[in-house]
Amino acid sequence: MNARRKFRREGEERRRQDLIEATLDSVAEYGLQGATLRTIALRAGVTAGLIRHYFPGKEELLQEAYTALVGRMTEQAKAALAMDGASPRQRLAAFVTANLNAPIVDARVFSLWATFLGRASADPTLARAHREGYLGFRNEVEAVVAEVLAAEQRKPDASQLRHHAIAINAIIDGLWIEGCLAGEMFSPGELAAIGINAVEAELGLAPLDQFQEK
Amino acid sequence: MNARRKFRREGEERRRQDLIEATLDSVAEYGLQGATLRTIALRAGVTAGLIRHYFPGKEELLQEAYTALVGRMTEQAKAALAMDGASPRQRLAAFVTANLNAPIVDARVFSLWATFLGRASADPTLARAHREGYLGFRNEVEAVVAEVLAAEQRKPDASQLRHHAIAINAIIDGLWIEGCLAGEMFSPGELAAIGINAVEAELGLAPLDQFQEK
DNA sequence: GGGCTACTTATACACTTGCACAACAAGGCC
DNA sequence: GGCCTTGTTGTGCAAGTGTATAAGTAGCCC
Repeated sequence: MNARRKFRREGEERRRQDLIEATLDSVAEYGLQGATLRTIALRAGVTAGLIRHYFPGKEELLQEAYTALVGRMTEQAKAALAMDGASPRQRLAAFVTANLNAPIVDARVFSLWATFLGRASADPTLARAHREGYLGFRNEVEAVVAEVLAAEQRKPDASQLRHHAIAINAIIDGLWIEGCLAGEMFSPGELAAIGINAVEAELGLAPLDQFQEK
Repeated sequence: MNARRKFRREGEERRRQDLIEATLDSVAEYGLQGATLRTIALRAGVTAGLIRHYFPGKEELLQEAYTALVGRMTEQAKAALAMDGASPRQRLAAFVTANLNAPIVDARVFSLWATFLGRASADPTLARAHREGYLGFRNEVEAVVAEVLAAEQRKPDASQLRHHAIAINAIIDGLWIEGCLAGEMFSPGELAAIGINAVEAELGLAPLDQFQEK
């Protein structure tokens, strides 16, 4: 009796990845409060002591988990821009659509985003991780906007470009939140349609055809 | 020695209010983790045991604190709409401006908002408090939008009105977040200007005069 | 001023937490 | 096959948690 538990040795990278994933799961489900070392370890299928073998402490584990989350989010978002052969306007629309549907619109991701961001004002490391992700995202937006306007023969100055990027970023963020928190209040594709309309209105693009008032 | 601490008896309402305020302060500064009964009590100038005299448990205290926060936020926001004598368009602009400046744009408030919202997916009570505040806010937006469009002789149907309200709500929320998280990146009034432009573009209002591209 | 009430303090307790560390065994190497 | 490294487990511990409850006292009423 009292047999020692069997275990397998995993590669370093694999274990770290599993622990980070278990951490994100735990935080999403139980919050920072409930994401204890024991909870995380249980979810990862190991015992709590092992965590200290891979991370100096709980704080570092949480920071790495957040960095991984931010990286994954912005990566997915930017991937939508990589459709070559399409017109700038089409790419912008695809970008908006991608950001306003699953898997980016997701209650679990939102829960993580909010939980970590709530600590950003007190934790410079988290704040920096967020800031970098945000600026990267906004720069992508600004680049597409420049292409779209160039295709329309318009030459906005840097300030106007920046304002457009800020506004479009806000539109996407705001709709993303609404979708995450109350997804069932919107029909499929509705958020993306609202987003595309709002973004094109912001840029002063003439509506393509249908869906105009009056 | 070992003298018992001196204390004053405060009225019930006053104590509850103080405790809720101390709770919000503690959550904003230390997060849900660090907001322990002892921390909260210390901030409120009482001892931890007293909290149980006013609240059944920590959970109820947190819920009441969040409800108070949401109530205060939406109240401030809606107050900006109560300027009679102004045109609908002016009121809408004032509404946007109020929501994109202090005291609504504030790092502490954002931290609280994010922290609590991160738990909303797991805590139905928090989720409901948020949902009610959000819908109230959006209904206000929808009402002003209806007035603005009516003044322009336009008759949008219910679906279009709803879409406008959702989009405008998103614009305000998104810019609010940007301002809270990176206020120093924007010059005073810049966010509000961006917000007004975006909102008016969404509604298809002709620009008043300056600030047009080209 | 004396007494009552209930607001407030202080102490106790069972439990959880992050972390430290010794014991152990999985899997590669010879 | 035996050994050795080190990934992994299990136990222990001090600090801190929310809650329960006894003890004390501030302030009002008479």
